[in-house]
Amino acid sequence: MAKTLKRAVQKELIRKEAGRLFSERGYRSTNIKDIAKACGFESSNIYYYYHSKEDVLFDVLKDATNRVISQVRHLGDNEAIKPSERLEAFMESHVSVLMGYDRRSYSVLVDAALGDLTPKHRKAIIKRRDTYEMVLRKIIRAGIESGEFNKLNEKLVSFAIISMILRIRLWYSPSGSFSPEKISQFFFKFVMYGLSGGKACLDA
Amino acid sequence: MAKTLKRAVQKELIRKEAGRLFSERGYRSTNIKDIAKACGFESSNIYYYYHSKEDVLFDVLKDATNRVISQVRHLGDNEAIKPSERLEAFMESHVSVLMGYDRRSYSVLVDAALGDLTPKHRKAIIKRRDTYEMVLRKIIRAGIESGEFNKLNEKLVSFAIISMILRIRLWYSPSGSFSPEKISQFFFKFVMYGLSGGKACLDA
Amino acid sequence: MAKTLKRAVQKELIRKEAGRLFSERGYRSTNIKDIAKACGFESSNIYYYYHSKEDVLFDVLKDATNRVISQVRHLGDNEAIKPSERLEAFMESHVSVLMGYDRRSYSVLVDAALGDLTPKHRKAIIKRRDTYEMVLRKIIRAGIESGEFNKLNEKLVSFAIISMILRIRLWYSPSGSFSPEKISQFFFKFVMYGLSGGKACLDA
Amino acid sequence: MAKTLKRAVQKELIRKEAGRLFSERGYRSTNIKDIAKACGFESSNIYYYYHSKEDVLFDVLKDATNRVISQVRHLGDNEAIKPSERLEAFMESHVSVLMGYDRRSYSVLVDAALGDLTPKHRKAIIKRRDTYEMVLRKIIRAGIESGEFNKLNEKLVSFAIISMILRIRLWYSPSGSFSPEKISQFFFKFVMYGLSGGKACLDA
DNA sequence: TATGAATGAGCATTCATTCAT
DNA sequence: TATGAATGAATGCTCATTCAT
Repeated sequence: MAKTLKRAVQKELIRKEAGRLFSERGYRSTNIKDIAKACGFESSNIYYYYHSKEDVLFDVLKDATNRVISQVRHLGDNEAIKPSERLEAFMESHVSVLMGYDRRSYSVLVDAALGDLTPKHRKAIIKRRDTYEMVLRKIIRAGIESGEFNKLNEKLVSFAIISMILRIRLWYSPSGSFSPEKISQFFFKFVMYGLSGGKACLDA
Repeated sequence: MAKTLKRAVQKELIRKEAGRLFSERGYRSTNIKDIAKACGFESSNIYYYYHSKEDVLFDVLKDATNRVISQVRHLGDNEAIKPSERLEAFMESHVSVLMGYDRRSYSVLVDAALGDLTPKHRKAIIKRRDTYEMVLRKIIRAGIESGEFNKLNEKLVSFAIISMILRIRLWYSPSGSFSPEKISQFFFKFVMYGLSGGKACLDA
Repeated sequence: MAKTLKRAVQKELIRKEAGRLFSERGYRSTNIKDIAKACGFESSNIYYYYHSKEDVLFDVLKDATNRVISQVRHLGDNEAIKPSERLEAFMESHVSVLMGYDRRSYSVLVDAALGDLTPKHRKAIIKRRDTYEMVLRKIIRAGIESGEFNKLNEKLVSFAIISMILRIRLWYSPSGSFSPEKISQFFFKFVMYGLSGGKACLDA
Repeated sequence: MAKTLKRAVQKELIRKEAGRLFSERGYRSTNIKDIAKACGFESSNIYYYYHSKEDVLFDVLKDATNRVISQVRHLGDNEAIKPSERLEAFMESHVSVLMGYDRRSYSVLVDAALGDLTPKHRKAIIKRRDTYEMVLRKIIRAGIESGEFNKLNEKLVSFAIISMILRIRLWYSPSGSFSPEKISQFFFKFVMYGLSGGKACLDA
């Protein structure tokens, strides 16, 4: 059991450092030596825990997607809460995850690294990504059905919302003038009312 | 003259093929041999036209940004047209450029490849990107001043709009059910009225 | 400890083989594969020990200059011995080093390879070369001051002596009719009395 | 005839520039493009005049050795002049040639570039070098026979004299404090009387 | 006589991966 | 569990050389 524990701890360490490096520099520009150095050991030791570099990437993405999904899953079907409030929670969760602990590893997942995965692994990650997007679509659909939202193509809308949030990491700096909460609130309102929609002017 | 022409034609060819490959596989995953093969000659011949692989990337990005900017520049200050109409034109131009000839090379520009440029080159491309974004901000500002748009942070709004359009390339397929025009119209309305803004329900 | 030892042994091996090849063919004409093959391993393994080919060259020159200097340093200021005797010892040491173990690597140092070093590295080697030449100049100066030598420009004389010895490697063959000792004795007398100086005729 | 003239002029130009570059950077570090650029035309044009880069080197060395030999040949057998005076003339000629017009191209010849020649070409250049050295040996021998010089090994002495002069190029600068004449006079006296030989003290 | 274009061999260097210890 | 050493494939780039014009 001590053995298993150590193994889990070390893999967690590798995931964390690899995730950070992958998202900072990209998968191709990060080498195994860098990851190992960040972990405090030699590169050959990585292979005691993972079969290959791609295997590390897969584990990083799998772990990140799992966390992200578990945070929002409950929002999909919770009919006790109004769709708009669920949307707000979803967006806040998404933004805070991107800015917080997993910010770096999760952001990789999105677009860039998929092409570096084995077909099998790619499939698995895309499935998770779809699961995640499906939660948002459900919320949108519920809003449309309840009349709270206009009748819009839910696929395109979901896509637009996720796109706009994902790219935040390109300019967000923790020391800047916007807090994650402010950012997610701003985007939520913008998504709700657009540039010229009714109530937006009241709250801006 | 024929000589200069050939050189220009070949560089154009390299730009085109390199741009395509860079955006399909990423800069790091594309090698010079692939580019050359796509052009129909040997890899060493690339160096007759460019100093380095990075130099090819820079030329691809420079060319793409130049085209894109020239398409929208006139929209920034044209006070004869209503801001919302200017915004619609801007978005349509942006979408069509992403879907059309330069779709692949331009999309590279945005996020991924900047880190692979020389500091000097990166600066030059970022300057162009800023020029482009500034056009959108001007339009937003004009709309706010004219009262057509709500009072929103123009920086965040511009960013959101560009983000949502850029990521279209991830799922857009020319053979799919949406034409570029439909897509840009959809996004324009979404940007104008959001999920629940007033007039959106009438047109959806 | 065994680990550190192996590394030191391998670097010594590389220095030896690289030094030999550099002086036989020149730095530019020697490639990393040749060095590695001479060492009995693959070329990529060189980079486990050195950053670059230039780094190997620098280490070769640094090591050779260090040995050479340590052999003659004590002659510079030893006032217990007559300058002419110190000169004889200096020349013998110089010749034997050129003919002996380090013959090949040291001879590189002198003129040819400096231009292939990094400015920083070049500076370091030139500094060592100057240290070496300074020993000779001190001997010459002492001889002039003691009246044993004629009043001659010590810089030019030192230079002439070193030049004449360095080029020995071009024709010297261990199987030839001259032993290193004979050669150094001959040159010493020639340096002392020239073609027609007084006592030379007695000993020739 | 005009054609032949142009050809000769162009080859002379190539020899001059190639010789300069070879001796400044070494044969391996000089590329055909550099030579062509220095000549004012494109690299492919070199091949209209020479078969290969090695062929250019050979022509440079052949031309330089021819000039040098023709300058000193008459000194070998001229019994009307005292050996010491012939030696002085030889050394002055050698120094002035190294410092003067051909300084650069000739200096290449000496040691470095031989290894880059075809065996056949190398043989031809070595033959010329030997011819040149033979002149000096004849002078030495004559001096010994006439009793003007001490009985010394003429081969080693010739070699020493040439070595000392050849390396002058490493530190000589036209703007320095020594003129070529001064240098050759200094070395001549040093060669004649050494550090402590009789008459040297009178003239130094 | 000169040039632009293209080629192919070679080279330094990187890097994921393996393996004995 | 961890490391030092070694490998082999890949890659960007250089450069002498060729050839059609």
